[in-house]
Amino acid sequence: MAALPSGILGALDPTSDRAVFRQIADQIREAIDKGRFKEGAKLPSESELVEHFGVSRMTVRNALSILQSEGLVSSEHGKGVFVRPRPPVRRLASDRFARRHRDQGKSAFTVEAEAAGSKPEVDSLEVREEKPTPDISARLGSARKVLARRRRYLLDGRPVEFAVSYLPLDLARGTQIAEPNPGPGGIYARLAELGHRLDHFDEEVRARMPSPAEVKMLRLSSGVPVISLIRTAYDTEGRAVEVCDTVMAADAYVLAYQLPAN
Amino acid sequence: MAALPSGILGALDPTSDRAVFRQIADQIREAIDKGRFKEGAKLPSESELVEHFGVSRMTVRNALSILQSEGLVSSEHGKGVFVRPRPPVRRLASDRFARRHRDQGKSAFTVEAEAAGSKPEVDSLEVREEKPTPDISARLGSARKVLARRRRYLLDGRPVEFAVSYLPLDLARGTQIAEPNPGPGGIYARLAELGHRLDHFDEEVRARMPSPAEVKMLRLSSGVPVISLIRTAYDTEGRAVEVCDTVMAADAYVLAYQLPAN
DNA sequence: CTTGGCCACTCGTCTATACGAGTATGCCTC
DNA sequence: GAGGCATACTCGTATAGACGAGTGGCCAAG
Repeated sequence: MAALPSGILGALDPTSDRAVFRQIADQIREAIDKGRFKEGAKLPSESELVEHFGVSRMTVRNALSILQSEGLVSSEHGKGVFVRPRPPVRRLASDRFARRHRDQGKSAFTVEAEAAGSKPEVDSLEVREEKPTPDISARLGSARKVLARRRRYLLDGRPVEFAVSYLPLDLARGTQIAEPNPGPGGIYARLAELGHRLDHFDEEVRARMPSPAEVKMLRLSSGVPVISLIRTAYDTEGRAVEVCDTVMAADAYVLAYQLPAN
Repeated sequence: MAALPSGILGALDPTSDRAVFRQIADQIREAIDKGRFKEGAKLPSESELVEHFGVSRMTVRNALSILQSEGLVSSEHGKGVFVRPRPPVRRLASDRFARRHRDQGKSAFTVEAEAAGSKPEVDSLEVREEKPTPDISARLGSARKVLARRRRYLLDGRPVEFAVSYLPLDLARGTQIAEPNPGPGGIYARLAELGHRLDHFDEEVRARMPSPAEVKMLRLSSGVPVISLIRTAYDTEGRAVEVCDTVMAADAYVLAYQLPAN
């Protein structure tokens, strides 16, 4: 069975002290890097690799699991193992919350996505009052209760981002901010109407591997990290009026910042 | 013989259709999250887990490899499997290249690290002329040849960051920028002396899993992503005078940006 | 032509076993 | 006491086999 995968893959070096499964992973990685397997292409099946390299199946699976954890390939039950295609990335410019972008009726996400030719969706919208974690509370100037707005963003049906905004309850309660649809211009426009003119944002960027819940929520394939972005919005009085905690699929985003040099 | 690990870990649910090795990973993950295993603590050995859960060793190893790829634990040959301690993170402020930080003799990295009480080192310094990749060339206004300055940064002996600066060769050749030690204030001070007053920086932030070379270079344990930061520096004429390509161990960094809201 | 089922192929899970290699400990010898 | 060795533990690597489950194509029955 199993026609040989042809000369795309090299041979093992028995004299090397590098573990066999690592050598196999190296071979396949190199073949992918050099374009001998293209994006989305199917790798030889496990049994073909077993035959080609003359090792046991677990050894081959071990090799493949390395590549999977590197985010290079992903396996599909019943079909095969495929070179992971790079999805188009969404570029987040640092000025996307500038006032001039805020007059139209649509959210920044919607406008940007449509400009890029993708179909945006917002999902699992949930607004409720909560007791904040100590961290969120501290960022909001020791707020005791907050309004939490949760939502998930999708691009062409693929979930790419999950965000929770926290606002001090005394500020948001009873306003349109507490409604699922905060109205044209989003919550920043409403904050402005309430007399909170925005002054600046602080953003903290981290990267890490996702929790199982995040894997599920963002349908992440293995080997894809997440970017965690925590943004705090301050008004001209210096009060923190919103903290937004965002988790993004790292393979879907590039964050772009412009910084003055002085 | 392995004494039982005590009641820290629960039991499996044979009726569940969740794979046994996932259930074991869930149990251990939960125990870590709830603090029943503390940072740096040793988990029960594989053979103890085999006994506790009544499964084969491969199943236990499978479970542990999940936790490892999540960055939760790391194994040490001959010793055991340990809850991965969170190293202290270095905070990169968006004003770290502001002119006012540039007058002393030391580099930004050194000053910051010493202020935080860590011992900074710079390593594998290498300066040479190169033909740039198409991407770098494009960022530098189609430069045909560039000066590349490579270096690795360590904190208390741990490598945390690897950076390459590219400068157009016509600008840097023969200046102190082409020397291993660029002098007080670093290359930005030298650029200023050459009449290139810095105007602003563009930064692009990405996150992904490291390549094997990066794992080696940054001594990354598995399950730790990298942050890739590409910074382009522009002078007041609008010319790109430097591109800096940085790869950081994601568990060692928080990037902080401050953005105006107008 | 359509439908249903069989079958061949894929990867997923699990067992049992074996040996190698790194680490720590304690004992024994010098 | 110091050094070195034996040993018992740890995880690392690899084999061989078994069965389960998802996918898709072929073919025969309707």
